[in-house]
Amino acid sequence: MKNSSNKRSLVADQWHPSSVCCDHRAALREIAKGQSLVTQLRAIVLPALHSDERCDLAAQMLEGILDCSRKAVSQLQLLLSSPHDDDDHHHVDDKRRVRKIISSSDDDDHCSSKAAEDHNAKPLRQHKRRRFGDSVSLETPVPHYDGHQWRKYGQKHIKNSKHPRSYYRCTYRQEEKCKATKTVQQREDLHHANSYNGDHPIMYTVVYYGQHTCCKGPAALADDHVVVEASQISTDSHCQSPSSSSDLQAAEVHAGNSSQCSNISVTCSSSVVVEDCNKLLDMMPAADELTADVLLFDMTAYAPLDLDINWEMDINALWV
DNA sequence: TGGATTTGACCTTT
DNA sequence: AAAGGTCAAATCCA
Repeated sequence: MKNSSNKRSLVADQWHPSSVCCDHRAALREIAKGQSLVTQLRAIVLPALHSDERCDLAAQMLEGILDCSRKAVSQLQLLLSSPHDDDDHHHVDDKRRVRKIISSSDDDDHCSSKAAEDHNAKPLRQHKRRRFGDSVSLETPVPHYDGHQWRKYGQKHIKNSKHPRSYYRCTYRQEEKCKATKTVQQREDLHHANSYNGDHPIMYTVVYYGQHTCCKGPAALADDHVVVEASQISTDSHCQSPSSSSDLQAAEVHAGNSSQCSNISVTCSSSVVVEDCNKLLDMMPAADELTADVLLFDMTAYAPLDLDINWEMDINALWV
């Protein structure tokens, strides 16, 4: 408690002399987490409801909750926006901000002037180093449980790291020009992770870059049909085995088995459409297995929704 | 057969 | 030059 209060005062000093401002940001973060939880809940509950009427009602209620929180966020952002707007991005490195402006302008052009000069060049590749300023970093045992569909496009071994880093982009990158990406890497040390009386779940560091601009987010999925991955039931004949050759996802299966949680991932890169709601319920862990820690992990497994806020944890949680 | 994943090469940044 | 991010051909799989 003492540490947290010290940290809070430090942050207040950095951002704004007013601690009230800082509290608003904390409130924004909490609301964003709440939105994530509701989105998660919706993805689980809606397919379990057979009745269309109940399903519609539940969908409306959940959407109402999300709407309320969105309005709350708007109000808080109004309070935060005035005289010190330029302080909002203080934690983003200035050089990176400049690059962001430059690179974002040619994101859609696909061709830099350098490439234009090279008439014999192969089709230009876009290789841009990521910007931490745009990122949200989370630690979770369920790295794919974030309500969006991702397609893996690369994997790299990272220096001084046992586990490779996997690169994902939004499945709807092309059709909807959604530029959201994320990286997933298994953590090596669990000493800082929460534990269940010493039984450590495998933790992953997930870093989200950019925001989803596609219309196939959690809401759309819940309204349409819910896509669910059940990593623990990968042997089920109805289910597509989650990428047998991916050590990352194999590790995820392991995580699901070892931690009594994370049995269900929604809208993962390897997914299966659940047509039988009872089956989905069978896949779910018993309620009494959901410990507080599990809830905490699942909560933080979500990227924030489309909130135009800067998460303080971006910088603090970045793990190199 | 088409979509998803793997993986080595290529490119950018530091 | 090394490290990290992305591309795209090869491969896998339902």
